[in-house]
Amino acid sequence: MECCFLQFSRQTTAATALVPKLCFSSTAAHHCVSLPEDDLIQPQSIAPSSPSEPNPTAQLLSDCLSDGRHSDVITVLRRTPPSRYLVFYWNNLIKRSVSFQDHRNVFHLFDEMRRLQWKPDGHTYPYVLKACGDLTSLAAGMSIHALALVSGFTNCNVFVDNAAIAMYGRCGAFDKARQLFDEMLEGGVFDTVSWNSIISAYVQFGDSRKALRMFKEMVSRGDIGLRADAVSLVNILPACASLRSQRRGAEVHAYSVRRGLIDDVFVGNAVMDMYAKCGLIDDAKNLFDRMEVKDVVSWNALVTGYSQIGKFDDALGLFDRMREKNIELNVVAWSAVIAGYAQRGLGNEAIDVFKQMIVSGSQPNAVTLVSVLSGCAASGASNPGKETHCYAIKQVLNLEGNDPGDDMMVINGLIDMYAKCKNLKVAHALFDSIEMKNRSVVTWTALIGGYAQHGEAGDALGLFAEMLREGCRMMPNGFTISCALVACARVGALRLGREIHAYALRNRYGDAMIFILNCLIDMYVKSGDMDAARAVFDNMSQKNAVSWTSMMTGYGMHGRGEEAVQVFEKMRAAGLPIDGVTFVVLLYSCSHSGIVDQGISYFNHMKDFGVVPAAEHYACMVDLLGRAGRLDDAMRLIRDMPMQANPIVWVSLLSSCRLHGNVEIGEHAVNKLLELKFEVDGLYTLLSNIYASAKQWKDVARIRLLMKRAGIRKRPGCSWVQGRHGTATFYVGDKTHPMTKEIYDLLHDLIYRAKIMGYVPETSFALHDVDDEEKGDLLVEHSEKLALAYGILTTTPGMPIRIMKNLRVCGDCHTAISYISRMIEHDIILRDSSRFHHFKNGSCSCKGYW
DNA sequence: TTAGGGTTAG
Repeated sequence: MECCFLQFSRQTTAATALVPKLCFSSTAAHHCVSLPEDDLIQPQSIAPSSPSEPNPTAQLLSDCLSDGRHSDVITVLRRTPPSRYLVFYWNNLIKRSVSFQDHRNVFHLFDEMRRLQWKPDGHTYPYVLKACGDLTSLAAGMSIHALALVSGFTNCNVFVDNAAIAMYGRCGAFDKARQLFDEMLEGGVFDTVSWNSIISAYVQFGDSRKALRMFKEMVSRGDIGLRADAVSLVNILPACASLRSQRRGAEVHAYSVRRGLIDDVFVGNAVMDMYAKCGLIDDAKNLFDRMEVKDVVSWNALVTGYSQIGKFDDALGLFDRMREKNIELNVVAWSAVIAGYAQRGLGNEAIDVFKQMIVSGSQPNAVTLVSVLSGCAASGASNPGKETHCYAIKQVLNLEGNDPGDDMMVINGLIDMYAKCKNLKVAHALFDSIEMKNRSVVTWTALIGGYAQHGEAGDALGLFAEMLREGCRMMPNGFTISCALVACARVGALRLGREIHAYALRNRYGDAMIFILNCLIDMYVKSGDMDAARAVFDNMSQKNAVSWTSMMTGYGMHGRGEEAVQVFEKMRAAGLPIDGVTFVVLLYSCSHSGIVDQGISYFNHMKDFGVVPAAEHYACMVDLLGRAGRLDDAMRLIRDMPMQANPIVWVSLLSSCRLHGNVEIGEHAVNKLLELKFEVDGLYTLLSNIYASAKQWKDVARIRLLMKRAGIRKRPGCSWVQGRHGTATFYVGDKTHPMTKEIYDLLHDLIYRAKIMGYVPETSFALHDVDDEEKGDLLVEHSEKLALAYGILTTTPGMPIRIMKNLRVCGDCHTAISYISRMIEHDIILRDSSRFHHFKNGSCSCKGYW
């Protein structure tokens, strides 16, 4: 199997349960527990066992410690009878393991001292609790805290209680943290660290407002000797940043100046970061310039700040200055620059910087890889993506001590990269290799989004349904809903789209709602329900340029060009940003409704909006002129293009040639496409259509032979329709449906009646060099006609029949369906690969522009 | 106690 080497056998490192048997992994250290400094004082000086005679064991242990002979310390302790004066040495070893993030050893030592009947003291518990917090193991933390309580360390030992608050905060047991804090306040035994711990818990919990209220209360309690310290400020500043509250952030800055804490490089960095995140990059830069002591974090914070507000050139300039000044370029600086490129879709540049980073000897980590992968995904760079995957397996993933969350992010980045590079097989294999419980909403969404964009939309919707079946364990978020709607839009799954619409309204998605509503407009537009699209648009409390452009696309696709132009004019009047995409949609709308002169005028005035016409705008214009039969003007425009005409331009010209039966220009376009080595699906079919329209049967045969020799097969036409019993799909001449007999009988009857009304089969579309009567029969079997007959048989009278086709609708089918629309009580809404056709009472909304 | 990262729309 192609992707065997990608099958991961992942061992989850979860902190499972109770002390003493734990399965460990380390996490980055973020804690605000302060540990008793006096633990460093030799025990003899606290309470010598016998002040006049030095304790020889203590002396031995002290010597071992100062010589760094830690294993000897353990050996001695094991042979020494428990003594409360010598617990210091156990604590020292435990403290050392905590600082090295060696949690396994922390618990091992703690268990061992207890097994040997030593009594942990008020210094032991804070360290062990900190280890539990680092592990975010609530079960372990609660056991240790319970042990501390039964051993008498409660509400009387501020160190133990502070450590327990921090531990509960880090483990997400927020209520427990708060309860303990309140008990400390009631008992009057607390200090600055207690407040810092609970505030930090609020910040970690994401409740910035409560954190700020607590901080305010803390600084107002100077009467009881309470004062905020540097740690308090560094804790609270990210909360200001996350609320984007410049005012509160500036207040904290002012407080830090008043208290003389701003010269602390940690505080300075945090203030700078706050300003950058609040969008006040100049204030951040001013502070940076004034800071007498800067460290690598200061530089990195500014590089990141510039990168994230779009001033990426400034970020790069600063990065170069770091290089010149020989400031350590650590993994954060490199990753920030790589992410900056990736976010701008500059994947190759991101990959280059990643290579430089490796050469420089700086060790990439999970964050770096996620950034590089995002760059590879953005530019569809599949080979560098695979190389990064190999690098990840060899150097980053599944290492001892890795945060499993970080590893998962890399895997999610890999899934996204493979999906965006259209390699859905590998993306899915990676997805399958992750245990269900380890898949996050991002994992699901990355794959669903991949299928929705580059794979089978049906697979995307199948996965979405599977995710919903997972129940409350796996709730889709705004991203997931958007991806599912993209998939619905692709296949015109109106019924499911409506259900997702209802689902989105039932579940509040907050800020993501504008995204979802825009996707809904697009879904309704592409499923042929313009009224529903308009209703969503009208009811939006907030609209952005995408909402307006989506409506415009809708009107354009449905042949309502005048309304599309009106939307554009309203957008313009409302001062919404008009960009290249807006113009593509506007010109497309004009083209599909035959609004030629106004379209040309808009094209000529694009520069007034600050938009430089790109190749895709020229393609729209070629389409517009070509559809209107002005093929020579289209050719002139291509000749005068300031850039090389890309394949889309030539395909537009070719389509117009088919419409107007122009063999000469059509051949020219095909030659240009072949020169560009462009493998357009249906290129030869289009050319043979042109020959067929001109009745040049020899050329038709020549092309057919050419296709046969080259092994090119015409993509089969396929139509689908949502009947009462679900979606039915039909191919040309399809006789597999259980209702085949009824479908063909009805179709023959309709064609017979249409002929009486004046319908003459347009046999050139049959593309077979057979006599006309036989061709007429072949036309009957086209997939769109079969889908229509099925639609009539299974749709309630009066209800519209919605048909989708993967290719452009055939000209004969278009005529036949127009006639049929006079005989039946349904509106017929047909979506082909190019636009919508609304058939009613014998005419079509496209007015011949298709 | 500070800096970096993954999934969505025209």
